[in-house]
Amino acid sequence: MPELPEVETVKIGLARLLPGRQIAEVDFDWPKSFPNAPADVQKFIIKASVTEVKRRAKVLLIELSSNYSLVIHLKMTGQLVFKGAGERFGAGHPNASLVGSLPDKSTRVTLTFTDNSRLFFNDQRKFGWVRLIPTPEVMNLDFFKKVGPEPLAADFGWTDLCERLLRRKNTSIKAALLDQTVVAGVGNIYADESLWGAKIHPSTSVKNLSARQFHELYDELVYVLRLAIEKGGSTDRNYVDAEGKKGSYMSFARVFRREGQSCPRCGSIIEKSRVAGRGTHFCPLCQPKPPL
DNA sequence: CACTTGACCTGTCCGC
DNA sequence: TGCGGACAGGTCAAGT
Repeated sequence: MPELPEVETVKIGLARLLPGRQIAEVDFDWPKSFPNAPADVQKFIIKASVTEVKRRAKVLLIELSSNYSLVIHLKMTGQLVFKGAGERFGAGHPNASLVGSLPDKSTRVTLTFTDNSRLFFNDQRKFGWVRLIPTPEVMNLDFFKKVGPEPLAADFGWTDLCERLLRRKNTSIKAALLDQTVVAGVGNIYADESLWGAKIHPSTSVKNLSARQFHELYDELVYVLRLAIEKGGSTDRNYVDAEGKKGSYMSFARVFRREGQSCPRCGSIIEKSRVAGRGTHFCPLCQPKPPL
């Protein structure tokens, strides 16, 4: 479930914790989680130091002094959790919330630094990965060549969102928002939340939206993404930040996972259906179903 | 080309 | 209580 706000929260944590640390050792137990040649790992990771941590779309970039980067996608259940030397996240620790003692059975990759601190890549469902790529070539990866602009960038306005969504004019607005080539970083949670804010039914065809609706959708999308970053992201079940802490946006969510509860705007009962192959939450009164 | 569906995985939850 | 199956959802490959 990590979407833009969750990955941004992890990035903020790692950017504070990692730069300057030198890697001593790498371990992994699932090759698909770490699809890199052993010789490259030996040459470009071991003894390299972290220089910078960045995010683009839902992808984390850990830049190394070797001029290589660790490119990390958390997909649905990935976590990146840092532990200082000797630090534990077991019961009683102030950060104990979801993460217990590490490594655990979901730990796929472990970076051990020369000061004995560690970075754990945990991934229950094994969809995520950590790839080693030469830093100058990272943005040449197919994903980065196709991915859309950052929605929170200063130069990204509502007309830009409108123009890009209209490239998918024959599909539903929900499918278009989830399309990473339209705009980067939006997933199921913030798609549903922003559509509720803009009072647009998720299955509305993009071509039937008015300029006013595009403008409201832009405002709501930016609002929920910023609020979620401020709240440390959404923890539904798995997500934690770089220190193992949960995010609190879910307690602010207005439709996501609130089916059967009342709409905070009009009191109607929130419904859940399937749009664009995803569980989709909406208010039947505030977000009226579009004509077929 | 535009768009939709299935595969990748494991843990949880629901009904029988 | 145990067990099978549906479900969770980011992305890419394959299908319509």
